Amino acid sequence: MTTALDPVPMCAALADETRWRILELLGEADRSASDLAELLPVSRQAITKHLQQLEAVGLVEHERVGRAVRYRALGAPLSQLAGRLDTIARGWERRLTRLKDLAESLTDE
Amino acid sequence: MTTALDPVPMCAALADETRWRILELLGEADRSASDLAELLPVSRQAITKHLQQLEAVGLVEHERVGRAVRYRALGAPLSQLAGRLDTIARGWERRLTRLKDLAESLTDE
DNA sequence: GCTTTGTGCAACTCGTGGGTTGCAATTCGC
DNA sequence: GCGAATTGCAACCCACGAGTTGCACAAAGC
Repeated sequence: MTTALDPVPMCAALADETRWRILELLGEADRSASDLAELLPVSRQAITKHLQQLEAVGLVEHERVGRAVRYRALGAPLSQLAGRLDTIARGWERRLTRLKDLAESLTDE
Repeated sequence: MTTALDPVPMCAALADETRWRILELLGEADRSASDLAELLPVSRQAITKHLQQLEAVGLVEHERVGRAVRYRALGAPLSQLAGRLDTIARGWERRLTRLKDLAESLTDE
């Protein structure tokens, strides 16, 4: 099993506009922090911090190529999070439909 | 169509441990802010703020019952978010498998 | 070897978000 | 109608996160 990790850290990583922009760009192609800094209106150091956060929750991985460090977006952990969220959501919804059905069975008869 | 809302605000709402505790409790039963304050180690006012945030992104709805205000967790918007995240994730993963296949086709032959 | 290009690390500012307390307003029980 | 319970609103504290600048370090290019 995959240790059912806490959704909070990954959600926190996904709760920032700049990091989504980064992820979007890394979903298209591998890029370095410097590349990203040219494409986005923030400093390279800010980008680096974001990349570290993204990597800490597994949404990104890096590969050293000479003096450059290339990053890429990883879909698997995001899919895993999506699965967990959907499971939770269905649990809540199941309860609501149960309540609704109960209410109807009381008024119908 | 359902206007493909921005995932950032909802992820931000989900990026807090206390809000998850609240959601968990509201997934079990309808409860008021006061009820939640008794079950969690934070003040009622803090709970109220969290509930407002959760409601602002559609994860929760409220219903006035006399002097009490009861809240409940809504699964549908969370499922919708999960769907969006999974779609994005699959996009990234598709690109990675394409690259891997390409690399193999270059080394195999 | 020396310059250039790219990365890593540290200190600092600033805004916002989670939390608190205090008090006014509303509604139920009797 | 009055007291008790709940909710609503406002001001305030504090920590953390996003961003910056500055400088040291490493690896190519010529």
